[in-house]
Amino acid sequence: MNFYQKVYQVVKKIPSGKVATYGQIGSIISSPRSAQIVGFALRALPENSGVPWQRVINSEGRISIQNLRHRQSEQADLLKKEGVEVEFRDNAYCVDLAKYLHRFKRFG
DNA sequence: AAGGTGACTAACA
DNA sequence: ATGTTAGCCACCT
Repeated sequence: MNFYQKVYQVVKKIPSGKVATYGQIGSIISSPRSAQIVGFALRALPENSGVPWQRVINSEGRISIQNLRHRQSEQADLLKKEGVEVEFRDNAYCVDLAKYLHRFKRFG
């Protein structure tokens, strides 16, 4: 199982209605400095992978997707559909991490 | 096989 | 507070 596969495994564990950060995912798979690699893994995801990539946001609680295939507004809509409050502020979509960050068993 | 590329982050200025 | 920089490291040439 390569790094990307590990990332997908962890992302799949994020329950609907919750979010996680790139750095958090990296920490879970014992690679706390590879947050950016986590982003690569999600970018490499095919269209209908079954991996809830929309639940992964950056450490500031903002949506940082920069993929031509999807837009930030699309990720925001998906999260709203799952019950996550997303607020558009300062030209970016924001989520309250204190409220919606998922706590993994091995993290926090 | 060596170097470039970033859906990141924390540290600076 | 806001913008920039330098580490970061699995993948892809």
